[in-house]
Amino acid sequence: MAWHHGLTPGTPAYQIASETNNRVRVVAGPGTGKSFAMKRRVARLLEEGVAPSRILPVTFTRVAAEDLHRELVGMDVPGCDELEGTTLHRLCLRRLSRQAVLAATGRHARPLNQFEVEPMIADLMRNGRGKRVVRKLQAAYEAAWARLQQEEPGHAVVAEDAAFQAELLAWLRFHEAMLIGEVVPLFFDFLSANPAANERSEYSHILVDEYQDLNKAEQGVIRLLSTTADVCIVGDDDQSIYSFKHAHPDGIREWINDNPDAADIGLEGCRRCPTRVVEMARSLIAHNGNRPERRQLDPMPANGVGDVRIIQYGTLDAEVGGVSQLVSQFVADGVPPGDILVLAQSKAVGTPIFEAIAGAGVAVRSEYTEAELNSLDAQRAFALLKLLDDRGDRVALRWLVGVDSDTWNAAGYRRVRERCEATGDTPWAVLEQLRDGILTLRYTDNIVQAFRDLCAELDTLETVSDLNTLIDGLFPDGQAETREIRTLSLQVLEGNPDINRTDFVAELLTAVTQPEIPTNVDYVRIMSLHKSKGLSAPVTIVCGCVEGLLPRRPEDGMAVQQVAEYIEEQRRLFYVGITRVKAVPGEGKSGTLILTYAQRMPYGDARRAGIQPARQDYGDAVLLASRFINELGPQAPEPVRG
DNA sequence: GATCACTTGTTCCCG
DNA sequence: ACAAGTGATC
Repeated sequence: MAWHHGLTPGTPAYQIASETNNRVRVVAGPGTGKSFAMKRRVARLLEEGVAPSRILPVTFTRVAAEDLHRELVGMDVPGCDELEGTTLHRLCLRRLSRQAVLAATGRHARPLNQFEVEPMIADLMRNGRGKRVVRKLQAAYEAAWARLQQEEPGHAVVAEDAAFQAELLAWLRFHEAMLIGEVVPLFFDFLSANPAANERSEYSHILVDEYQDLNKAEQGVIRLLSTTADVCIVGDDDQSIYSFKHAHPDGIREWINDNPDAADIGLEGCRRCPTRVVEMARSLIAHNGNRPERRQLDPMPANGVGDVRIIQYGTLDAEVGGVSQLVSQFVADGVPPGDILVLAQSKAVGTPIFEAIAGAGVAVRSEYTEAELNSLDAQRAFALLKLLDDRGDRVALRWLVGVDSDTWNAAGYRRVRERCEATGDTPWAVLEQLRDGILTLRYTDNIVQAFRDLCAELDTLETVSDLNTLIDGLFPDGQAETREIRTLSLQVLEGNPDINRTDFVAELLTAVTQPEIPTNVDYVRIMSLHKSKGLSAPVTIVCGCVEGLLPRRPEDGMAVQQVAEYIEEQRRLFYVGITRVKAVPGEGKSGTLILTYAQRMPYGDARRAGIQPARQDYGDAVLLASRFINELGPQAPEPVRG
């Protein structure tokens, strides 16, 4: 199929696909077909004979990368199988693993999992620093990198912070690892310091989707990769919701100032949503004051008006029951469960709704239920697997010799590490010497005992040769804590039965750390508004639309300006949420959007969910309807009592 | 003197 | 879940 199949010349979508300006920006609202047009642009490049290895399509998630690939395969585009569609994080990690890059940076491309950070924190809790302080300092270190503050003139580091950073860096170097937040910035630094590196000119065409969610470091990598490449960025500042990873809507807004000769293309027609939802979304987003003037999102009359309801319940319990009942009714009326998306901004709302829907016998999955590696047993098994594969994995070793101690055996480990640094031995070697009595160090009894147990476990696992048995040993059938990771392991194995152990560990790691939210499912999905990005569903229910949750309460101590920006981002989040609803008139799906909220909930639950209730009544917090409900404009239906 | 395991008072979770 | 304080142990 040709790249322009179904595209009309002269339309913006056609222009996006065909534009030959070496800089293209597309800013367009939800459901306007940005990603679709970008896919067609990739198809055109491939059909024109650009080598797949010279094209870099950057997507926000792995699922989006697979979507792109599927689309190109479906169009039978030449060379689409060699196309390396990827997320920026994965690209940087792969590049950092290259031998030459490794030599230049002196850092190992071994990112720390969330749970592997724990012993690092314990090791850094010295010199009067508690756990909270260490976490805060670590966050500040990663934030500075993400914002490329080292590039900002006049940026100074406080002495205590500098001391901490030196210790942190020493820990990471000793353990041959890096923080997840360092991956992109380190690659940026490499590119920046090595203008002659091959990595700078590897691509002739770079295409970036969801550009508004890139932070400074990520934008910097794109910039440095694009000196000799054509660049096409696609996004929507109104959907910028990732300030917690330091992305800012100004990134895509100001890109045009740095690239004044770029082609700047917009798409206005919202092909996804029913017209009433489009009107409401327009009204809502117009309340953002810091928003530059731009063309509005246009409703497409062919989509129909849609079914929109706003329901207030007396209590959270009633809201939970009401939503569960609505879902059951939809399913009974023949709506496929996979067509229903429930969005909730808090676990306190999402989890009871999940339980109620599951209790009603409807297939449902919650993104709030614990992830694969949340249980200690799963973490332990995972660390063992890593160490089994590579005895030189210092992070896994550090984790395993500390996990059974409240203090992570930090004191004993410090003696071990000091010894390593004095002699040049590896931690494994020093622990072996201690175990065999060749060496004695004070305060290492606990850690050596842990090491002894660990060796015994590894020896047992080492006798197992096939992966199925290994999985049974690590994640036993029927053990609740490791059920998720067992399922995932078996999936990995099923997809690739002849895989070797090293590749299996790598695949499992990817599956665990970058979980996918599949697009085609046969169950009701419950998730946060953030996770719903990139998804759409004929029935979308946004729950818990109350002040304190949506918008979430700004943190204490925020300046007036910061609060204003925070509320604007929360508004964008709601905007993203309500525009998930999809009308498919051809299939008789008109598109249903339901917004719900409760008048009261138990005071303690409210506090835990982050709400600071204005009023309290007999142990209940009195909740206020989200301010955003009133901002949906005259097209919004009257809220009704549930 | 440093470290560990155990207690008893504050604080804070989100993506 | 964390900080801070206690006596017992290395």
